[in-house]
Amino acid sequence: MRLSRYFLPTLKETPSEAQIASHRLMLRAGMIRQGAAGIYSWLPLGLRVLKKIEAIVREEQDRAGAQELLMPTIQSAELWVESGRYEDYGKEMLRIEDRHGREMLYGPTNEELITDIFRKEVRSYRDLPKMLYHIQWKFRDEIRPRFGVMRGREFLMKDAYSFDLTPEGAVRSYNAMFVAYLRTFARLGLKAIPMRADTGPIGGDLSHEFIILAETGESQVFFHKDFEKKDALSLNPDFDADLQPIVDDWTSIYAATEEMHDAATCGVAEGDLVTGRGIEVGHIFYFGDKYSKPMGATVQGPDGELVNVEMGSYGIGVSRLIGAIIEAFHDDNGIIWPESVAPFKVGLINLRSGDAACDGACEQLYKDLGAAGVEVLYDDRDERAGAKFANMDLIGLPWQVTVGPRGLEKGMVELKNRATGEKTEVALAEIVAKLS
RNA sequence: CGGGGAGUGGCGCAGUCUGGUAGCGCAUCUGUUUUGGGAACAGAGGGUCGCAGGUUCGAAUCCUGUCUCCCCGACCA
Repeated sequence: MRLSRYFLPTLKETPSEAQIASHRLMLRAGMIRQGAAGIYSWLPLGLRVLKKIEAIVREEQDRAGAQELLMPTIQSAELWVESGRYEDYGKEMLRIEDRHGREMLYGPTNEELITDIFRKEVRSYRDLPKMLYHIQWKFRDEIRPRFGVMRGREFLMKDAYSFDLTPEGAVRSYNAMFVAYLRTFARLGLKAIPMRADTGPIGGDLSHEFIILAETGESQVFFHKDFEKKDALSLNPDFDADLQPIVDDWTSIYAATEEMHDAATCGVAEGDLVTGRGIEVGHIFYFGDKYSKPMGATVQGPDGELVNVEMGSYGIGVSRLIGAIIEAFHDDNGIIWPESVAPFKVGLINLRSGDAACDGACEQLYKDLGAAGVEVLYDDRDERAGAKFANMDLIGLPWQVTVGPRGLEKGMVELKNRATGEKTEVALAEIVAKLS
């Protein structure tokens, strides 16, 4: 992409409403613009990151055996009356009336709808287990939206739902999602800590929150320092095998959110206990027949009896993750994207647009990198060097290739690592190979 | 929902107390000179001051109502 043609409205100054780093940087880097309180438009750069995260989430869901479908944003109130949550959910649910006076709502979650789909189609235990998910916009009318996309009212969420015949089977599904989440967050460059959590209005017996550490996090968290050594990226689980050992390995180390933590009973020595603030990026629940029972989602078991299916639900805040990643990876100059979610891998800076040698070298590099499958944002604008450097640091692409007259005389370009700040001289002829 | 703050060119803000018909920086456009960490000079365009009503010869400024946004707290898959 050529920056001269790209819709990338970056800001030198911080809009006054943005308080925390991720919100400020997302506005300044031209990723989002606010439409109303807690509601945002995603501009091209922001959307690219959102899509990258979505793709990783999708890959790991598929790998864990879940199947993607897509449910609508607008739902009928009837199902929610049936489950008993139409009244319970309160004002956080955006209620809508259509032209015929039917009660509708903008879905805050999808347990009811997926249960309805399931009960209409599945009759036999032979069809179980089933794990279905979608990645769809949700709306929750938060009392006080804040922190940009971290606590928006409209947000993109991956929500998965499992259906099993028995509690044991449900735990297997739960474990599969648990491990899939470990991998997902690790691939996003994040250290996520699973913590036993309160099940809240979803209800149920078993629940973990996945929390990444950041100073601006909304919840206080406590965990054993051994978590700092855990590495989920190296997990290569066989999802057909028993995953309980992996889950046990990760849950045997103490970690809890504020509501669940009790210093007296946690059993962690004071010197080993780490306290911090965290951002919840995922939450998984096993809740048995909480929805299948009132909604009559049954299958016929081996003995011919009708059984309410055992269910679980599993959420990842896809749009929130962008904010969380920026909270974890930024400095005074801007964002520092992990390579897996960077909107482009390389920023190509032409220090002297209009200079024949610089233009020629850049055009060739741009073409060659593109041919090598490397995503490049080429700053071909007629701007001064400082402006280009500052802008590139702000949007945080992992690699910057600087082409200027001085280096070109020697056949060299400069390669900068955004994360470390390290700059190296690389021969023009070698740069494509180095970045591919 | 309780408490607090703010709405003035695209962005950041001053002007409001002490009414007299809108200003600064950045950004934008044109030209010239520049060019390795957010250039300089010259010129130009762009707002009727959130909205509605009122007071007044005259309202960004005073009064009433209303909408929106932000912050703290409570709330929160």
